[in-house]
Amino acid sequence: MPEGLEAELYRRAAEVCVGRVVATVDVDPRQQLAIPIGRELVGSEVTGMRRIGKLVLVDLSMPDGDSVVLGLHFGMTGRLVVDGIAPIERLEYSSGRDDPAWDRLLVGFDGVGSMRVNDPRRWARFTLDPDETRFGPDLLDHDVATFTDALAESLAGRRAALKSILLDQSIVAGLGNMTVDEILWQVGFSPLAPAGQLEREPITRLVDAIDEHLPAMLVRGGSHTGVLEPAIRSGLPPCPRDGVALRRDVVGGRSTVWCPGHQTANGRSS
DNA sequence: GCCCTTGTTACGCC
DNA sequence: AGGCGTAACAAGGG
Repeated sequence: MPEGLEAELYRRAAEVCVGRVVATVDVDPRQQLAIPIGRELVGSEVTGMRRIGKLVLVDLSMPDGDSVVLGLHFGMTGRLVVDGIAPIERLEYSSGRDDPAWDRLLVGFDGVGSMRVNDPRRWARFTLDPDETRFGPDLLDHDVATFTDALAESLAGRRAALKSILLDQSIVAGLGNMTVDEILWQVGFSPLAPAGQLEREPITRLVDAIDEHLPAMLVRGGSHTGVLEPAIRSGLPPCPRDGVALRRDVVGGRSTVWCPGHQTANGRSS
């Protein structure tokens, strides 16, 4: 499903739209929180394509010179299709079909080209000038030292499960259920460990794991291209690292797969 | 026809 | 007050 990695793949695909002028905007009328995006965007020029966490931000310059930002959040099953090409063909947990009836936002450009969000379950959300300050450091785009400091500050004193904290977009923007499970498996921390228990050195190892594995998964095509997710395609096999039976628990209200053998409270085997 | 899937948010409890 | 856990919600697929 679209986590930060997928949003980055969408953003890159949508960059070809920079410089184009919006000719038509159609929004699913049943879009919840439907905002009056539409006519007033017609005539605006796309000046940038940014991303914060799971949110893709389309910078628009209006004919009168005003700027507006269109925020695209893809929910669990939203796919971006640019000029008829989907950067991610088959989304985990979603249908592989591209039914025009599922188009929730369709932007046509002057001359040629289009950008649309196709979402069977209607969980995608579109906003104008979304609050960009509510996010923590981005999962991919951050300075290592600053990120480590911010994470240490965010985790300090927290008693909630490490996984719950890492899923909080105001702490790290863009991590989702799959990427958190993968990172914790890679670095060897229990998802259930109280977050505040991590000391400085384990936090630096967590940051190292994020910086090593997420860019690699991005290159491979997204949040399902780690070790853990492919391994659990059919049931719960032994842990690919140490052969201990993987567990499935609910942590932070989310289905969580982890290895009680090598994932411990401080990342050190006992 | 029930139950699964996830990100976000609302809400009650401590 | 605010951290924390839980549940509700979107809706199609199995």
